[in-house]
Parts: sequence; C-alpha cells; structure tokens
Amino acid sequence: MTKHSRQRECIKEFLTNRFDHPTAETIYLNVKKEFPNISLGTVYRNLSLLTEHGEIRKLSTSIGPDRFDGNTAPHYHVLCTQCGGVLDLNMESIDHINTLAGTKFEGEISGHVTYFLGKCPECLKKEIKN
Amino acid sequence: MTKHSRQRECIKEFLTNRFDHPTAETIYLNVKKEFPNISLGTVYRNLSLLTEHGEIRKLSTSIGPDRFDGNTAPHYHVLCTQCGGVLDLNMESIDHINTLAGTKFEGEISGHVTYFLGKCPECLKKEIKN
DNA sequence: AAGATAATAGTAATCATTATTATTAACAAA
DNA sequence: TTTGTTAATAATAATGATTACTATTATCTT
Repeated sequence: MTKHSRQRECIKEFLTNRFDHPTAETIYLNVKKEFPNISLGTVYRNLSLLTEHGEIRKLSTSIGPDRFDGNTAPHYHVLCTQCGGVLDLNMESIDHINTLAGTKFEGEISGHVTYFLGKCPECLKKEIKN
Repeated sequence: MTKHSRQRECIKEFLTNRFDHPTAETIYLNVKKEFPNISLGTVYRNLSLLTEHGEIRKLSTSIGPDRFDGNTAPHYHVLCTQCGGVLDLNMESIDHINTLAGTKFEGEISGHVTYFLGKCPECLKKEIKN
C-alpha cells in the first residue's frame, strides 16, 4: 500500500513537463529547487516506483545513465551519436517484428526493445555549416 | 599500432567457443585458468579493443552487466525474462525499420539497436510441467 | 489527537567499469 | 642476440550509477 508523497508528485510533474528524457541526476537537481533537502536515493526510489506503476518509462541505452520519460504513450527514441541527446520518434509500434522473430525462435517472444542511432537535426545543421 | 598479446588471443578464442554471451567477469574467471595472474582490467581493455576492431560484439541490455559475443555475423538476441539468459536469434537484418524511422524524424537515422524479450525454450518447458 | 507504518534524508555500500602506474613482454633495429 | 622502444600487463585505486540501511518524519487511519 503506497502512501502519497509530495516529493514523488513533484518528480512526476517535472517529468511530464520535460521532453528531453532527463537522468536521475538532472531530476534530482531540479526537484531540489522545491525540496532543497531531497535525497538522490529518494529520487531513484520514486523513479522506480513510478516506472513499476507504469506512470513513467525508463530508457536504458548502452551509453550513459538511465533516462526517464514522462510520456507513456508508445513511441520510439533516437540516440544522437554526436551530442548524446535522446529524441522522440513518433512512429507506430513495429510489433510485427515480434511475430517475425517468433518464427526463428523455439521459445516465446513477448516484446522488443528498440532505439535508433543517428544524428539529431541540430547536429546535422552544424555539420553542414562546417 | 597494436601489439600481439597472448592474453587477448585467449580471450578471443574463449569467446569464439562460447555461445551464451558471457560477461566480463565470466570471461575473467575462465581465462584465469590459463593466465592465473590476469587482471580484470586487462580483460575489460581487451574486450574494448576487440569490439573496436570488430572482432567481437558487445551486448548491452537494461538488466545486468554487458555481455560479449564472439559471433560477429549479423543476428539478434532474445533476453529471457525468466532466467536472464541471452539467446541467439538468427533473423535477417530488419534494416527497413531504419527507413521507416527516417520518415518520422527530421535528423538522420544510421542504425538501430534491438533485442527481444521472451522466454527461452528451457524456461517454457519448465512452465508447462508445473 | 494518537497509533501505525510508509516515505524521507543522510549516508554507507555495492556493482560494473575505467584510470593510474610501475613493471613486463613484444617487436624492431643494430 | 643483445639493446632500445613502446605497447600491454598486473595490481590497485578511483569513478559513476545505483541500491541498501537506518533513524526520523510525514501520511493516513481510527
């Protein structure tokens, strides 16, 4: 049975107003403005809780720390190999690849994790200038 | 200019004979049999080198440490949500999703990282028994 | 208002990985 | 085959991200 907490509410709200998929550290620094004594552990625990409850999404890439997304609607992400930024990609779910994978696998396929690699519009623009 | 080293050769050979995508720790413990004084740092450095040179592949999942694959032929992986194992999935490259993603993105898409979630044949078998 | 307990702040611990450094091994040239 | 050069090593410390611990506080219930 999970009790309400103002810290968790603040974390949740911060995430719903951000679209750059901040890290726990960034969330910590920002929530600190409203709760100067908040602990990084509290941030991590609440991010886990919110993720479990399906209220936010956790994004793990091979580079850098985990990031968090307040938008739970199904969509994909592009990881910019230049600046390290993580951008939204509003593409419909490609769940047909699960079916395809299922035909090549003796076990059971229930889902997939996909992120794209590339260059964000900003980095691309800078490249052309030079 | 990269010098030959017996330790690196041993790591490489160990990986080409394993198909369960071991972690750096597992590789360390096994290579230790031939090189009792080998250091974990040496294992990590050589795994990075081999990955850079395209001789092995590094697999990062959101759960647990990185794993390494001696098979560099293009293929995918299934992460068993039951036992945590990582299995090969010999499916052709689904690079058409890059093109699809490109149509929804202002930047540039150069590739994708995908792994599937599911249950391996062994865990599935156990489940049916019970 | 009082009691029960989940959540917190503060901090220590853990885990995976990378960095540092003195020593050793691999290769090249004499 | 010795010698010189330099990359690779072993040993260890340091880092970064995350989780665990614990006494205190906030939230909810009665």
